Amino acid sequence: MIMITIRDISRKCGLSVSTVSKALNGYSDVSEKTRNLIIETARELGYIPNAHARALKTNRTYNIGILFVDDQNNGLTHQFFSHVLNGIKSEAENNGYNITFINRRWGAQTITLLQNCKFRRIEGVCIACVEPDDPEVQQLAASDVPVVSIDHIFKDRGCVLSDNRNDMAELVRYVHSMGHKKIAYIHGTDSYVTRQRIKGYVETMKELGLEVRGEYMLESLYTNPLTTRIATEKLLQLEDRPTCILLPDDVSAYGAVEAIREAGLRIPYDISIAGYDGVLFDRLMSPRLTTVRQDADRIGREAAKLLIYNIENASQPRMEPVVIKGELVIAESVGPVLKQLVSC
Amino acid sequence: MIMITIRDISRKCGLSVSTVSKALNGYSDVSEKTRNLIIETARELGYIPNAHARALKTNRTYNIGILFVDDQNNGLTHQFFSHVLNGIKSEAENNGYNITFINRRWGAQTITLLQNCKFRRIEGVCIACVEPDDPEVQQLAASDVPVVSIDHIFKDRGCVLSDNRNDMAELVRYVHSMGHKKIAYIHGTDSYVTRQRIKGYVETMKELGLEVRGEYMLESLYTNPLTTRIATEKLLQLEDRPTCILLPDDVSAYGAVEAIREAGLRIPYDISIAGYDGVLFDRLMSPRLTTVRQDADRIGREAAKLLIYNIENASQPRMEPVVIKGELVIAESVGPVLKQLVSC
DNA sequence: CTGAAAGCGCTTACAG
DNA sequence: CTGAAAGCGCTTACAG
Repeated sequence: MIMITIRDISRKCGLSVSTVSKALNGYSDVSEKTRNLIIETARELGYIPNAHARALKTNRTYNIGILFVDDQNNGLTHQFFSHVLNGIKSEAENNGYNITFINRRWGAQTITLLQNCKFRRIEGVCIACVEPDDPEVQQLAASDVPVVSIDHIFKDRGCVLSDNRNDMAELVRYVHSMGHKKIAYIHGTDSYVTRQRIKGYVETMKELGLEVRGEYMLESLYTNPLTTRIATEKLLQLEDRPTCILLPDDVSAYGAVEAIREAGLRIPYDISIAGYDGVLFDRLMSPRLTTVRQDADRIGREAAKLLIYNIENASQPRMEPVVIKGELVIAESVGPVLKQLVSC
Repeated sequence: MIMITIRDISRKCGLSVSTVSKALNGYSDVSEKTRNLIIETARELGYIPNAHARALKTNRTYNIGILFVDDQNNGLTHQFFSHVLNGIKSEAENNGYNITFINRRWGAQTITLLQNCKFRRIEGVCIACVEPDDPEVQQLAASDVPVVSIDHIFKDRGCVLSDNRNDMAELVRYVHSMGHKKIAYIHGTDSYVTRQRIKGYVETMKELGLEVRGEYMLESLYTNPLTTRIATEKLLQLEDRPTCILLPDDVSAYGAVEAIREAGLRIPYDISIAGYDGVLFDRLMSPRLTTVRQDADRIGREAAKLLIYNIENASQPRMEPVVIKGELVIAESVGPVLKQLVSC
């Protein structure tokens, strides 16, 4: 792959490389005539600058790294986060930045995530879907590389958060408004997000004068229908079973549907359920799933915007969380409580 | 972000930069003692090489580009392709390559995809989910940049193909074995993949002595439940309606389910359906969807493997298509045909 | 075994 | 307005 350089242009024009460089970069101290000649010649020759040479000299790469691996190593296949990535990508590209994935490789060797960033002179990293307690992630978050996280708060770092506490509160209030008092919550495994949602659930239950019962709070894995199914089965076997079950997310909601169907119950006549996320899945379920829709694309965009801001204003980065409110999606899976109904 | 260079090491050790470079790169003509001193000092100082300086000198970047945007600009959110990307990513990283997205930006300017590759010295591109007739894609595929495509054949280029023709044939044969003779096919919009599947459908129908009827072949958009729903409605209104409908993919299958339910029919008692792709969705539907599961992760891996091979053996690249067979997933949505049943 | 030199392609003070 | 020079951080023939 033979490449035209600035030197080829300078020779062809009979000018110095400095002048060519200046003309191409739009400096003002080049005569109009010379500039035009140079630009025309560059076009003729099909000149493309070399990003690496430029990076070496200017110390800018315009490369943004993405850290995107979850526990199951399927970050990209997690529906919610692939929308987030989409948002990061478009916003970054609109600002002239490139997206690349951070990894632990340097040729055949294994290096740390931070070392990978430094090696490739990544200008900033978006920490999206990853175990935040991983020592290497911690190290990266504490380093001098600009970092923005999504749905997790690292000390003195920018972040974009979905409004989990309040979105959950809104969902609980809605369910209550439909007459439900025995509201169970199957939540995902422990994380910042999970804690916020639990907070929203517990506080709102109390606020509404509803009892928060331990047996109504179970844990399952996010986006995992199987574990959620098992948790749902437990709830259904309770002496005094809930009239509504809130689930970790829309995908795992399918597990609840299974358990409920197997128990011979109908949604929402015998029992109500609600999901979380609102990324496609809710539209595919039958009956349609009441859920909280998060604007994953927007979350990604805001993260990229904030990261770029912090890269370009490294001396005073923004560290206040950017909170993105979700939207309650009212559908068919939560129905009114029919007082006298004896199910089964 | 202050960085240690090879020069810092050389000064600290009282050695030349050449020697330091050679020791660090494992050349043999450095004494054991010197090498150890250098390596130890490098570690002490926290030396990380500069990938861009190295790229400039060696002309190797180990960067692989991904072209990943479909018509609706939601490449990353397309379930099937996010698994493909996952496969590409892990295989590439295991071989010491980085993944980055190709785009049309150079700072504030818009450039072509090919120019973006050259500018960033991308070593090869994986063309995954993109409109292949786009002139810029064509230009890239015809350029001197190594390229591997997925589910599309570019002239004299490597590619990885799912075995659409035969997988479809197998699906049709299975449906026929369940007693179906009136098998309709709602296919996606025109593409290499679509043509292969139609071929599999048409040829197998003939092979089985079944009539291929024009009114049984409709088009809808991939992964779009709405258009598929409309197509399904048309089929249901036919005088002599099909007993089984094959659909473009699992997501659009939901549109068919809707149409069928609205018509007051039951799957599979009154009518059978089958999807395609087998990426998560099929497991969530009720009744469970009979489909063809494609190993999207493996497709991605093979694509990365082939691309890297072609990068490292540029003089004799492999151009024979790598074909990945799918797997028939037998579930509940295709039932036996009950001869005497008069529905509705 | 070690080092001086050239050079990858570019940018940017500085001199004229 | 134009150009010579230095240098970004590295690698690699080549000489000693």
